[in-house]
Amino acid sequence: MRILLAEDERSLSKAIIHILEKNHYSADAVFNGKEALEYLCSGIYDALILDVMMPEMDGIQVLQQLRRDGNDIPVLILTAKAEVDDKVLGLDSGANDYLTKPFDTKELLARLRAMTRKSGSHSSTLHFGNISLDCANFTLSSPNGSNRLTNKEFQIMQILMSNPSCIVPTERFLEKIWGYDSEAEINIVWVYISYLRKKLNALHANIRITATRNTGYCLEEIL
Amino acid sequence: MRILLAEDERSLSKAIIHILEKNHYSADAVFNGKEALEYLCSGIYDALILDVMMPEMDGIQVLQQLRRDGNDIPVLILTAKAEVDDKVLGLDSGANDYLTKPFDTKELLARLRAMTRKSGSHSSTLHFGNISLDCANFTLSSPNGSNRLTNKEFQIMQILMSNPSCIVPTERFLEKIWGYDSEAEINIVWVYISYLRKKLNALHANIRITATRNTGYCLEEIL
DNA sequence: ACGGATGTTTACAATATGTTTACATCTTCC
DNA sequence: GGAAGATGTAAACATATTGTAAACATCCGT
Repeated sequence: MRILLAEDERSLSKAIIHILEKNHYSADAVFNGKEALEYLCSGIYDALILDVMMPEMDGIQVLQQLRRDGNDIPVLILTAKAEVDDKVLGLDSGANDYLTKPFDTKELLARLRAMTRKSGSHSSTLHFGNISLDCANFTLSSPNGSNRLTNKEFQIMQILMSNPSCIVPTERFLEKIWGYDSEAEINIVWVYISYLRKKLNALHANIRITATRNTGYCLEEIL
Repeated sequence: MRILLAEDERSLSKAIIHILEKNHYSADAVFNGKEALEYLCSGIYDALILDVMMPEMDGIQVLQQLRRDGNDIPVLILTAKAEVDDKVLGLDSGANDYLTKPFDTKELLARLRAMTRKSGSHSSTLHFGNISLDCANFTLSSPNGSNRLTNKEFQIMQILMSNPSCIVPTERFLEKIWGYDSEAEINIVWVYISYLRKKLNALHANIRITATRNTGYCLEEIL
């Protein structure tokens, strides 16, 4: 679960990041509204914690822009102001929840969990061709058997099966799975694609992963 | 199984928490209605025991708010009033059960079990493979014998047997059993899984607990 | 057809993760 | 107050997952 924190006050930001990581979230920090929007368009975040008072672009503006773009990521507004008006404005602008400083760590975590529970635990089964991917069990199955995937294998397969017959840019895998600022080489995606192909073969899948040079990978049916 | 108790009378609250923990539940106490709603939004509780007479916000108001929010957590109303009117109001507001003080410990536990067992099931015993878990006696049995589990062992096994063949995230055990503000290391889950495996072996179980790295544990049948 | 760029696959080593045991501490029950 | 049991910590051990590197294959422009 990857959280983006937009908070301009460095010391508070550092403290929150620390809390989040201690509680098993992956978290990135940005320090103004513009940066926040840039980071968010990567699409890799599961929730946004957003300070209202920020330079460049305030939190409410960020939120309004986000929702205008059709992005429905859960947003938790964070602010020193306790006034009702702000609360109303925040929620009306499309925030999912609202927390006033100073806040209790426990409450922050509880609200985060509540926000992300709906979208996060949305475990289901994806189907394509004679293959299905059980997202609760990380298991790939066909009429010929099943195979439990490792974490990275699963994440790649999930992205592919969510976008069947679409070319997914290789970069997208890196961003989504390894994170925006990870050191990982592009090579690693190739390696995992290779692992997946091997497993698909073993299951006599009638789908395959094809590469498009200089672009990305695509899951397609074999006819 | 994690219970939230909302009861403003400290000594009674302490007594009930003690009873619950002694009976292999994990429990948190809050002392007014507002706190109760805040804690509940974390979504980690399996049942709520709710006193009617409380400061800030009384039990009936809490219950009505909960149901308005679409939360269908089982609620046991607790009150000194024995009048029929209150009983009707409580049940009409969406309570699952009703208990008048002073109450019998055994009855409280029985009602809790009835509320929290899987819908449709008539007994408080979970079955999977050749193993059954008696949730009233905390006993694990197979055709080859039986074994009383300790508090933590029982709670882990209960979660696993309620979700057979599903991967339960290791974090989930921590959240549910130790609480999300606990200092406990993830390590502790590993240790108890190890204890359970030993006991399952001793019973010649045809089920086993498998680990999925980076994810969680799964109870599966050995074929 | 050649050479460089891109992709594929395998082998391997490092690491994070999980397993088990032993032990210290704390509680409970006579 | 002592014995038995429950709990959590730490350390030694085991191993799957991960990423790197290197050898091999294929594509593409010239």
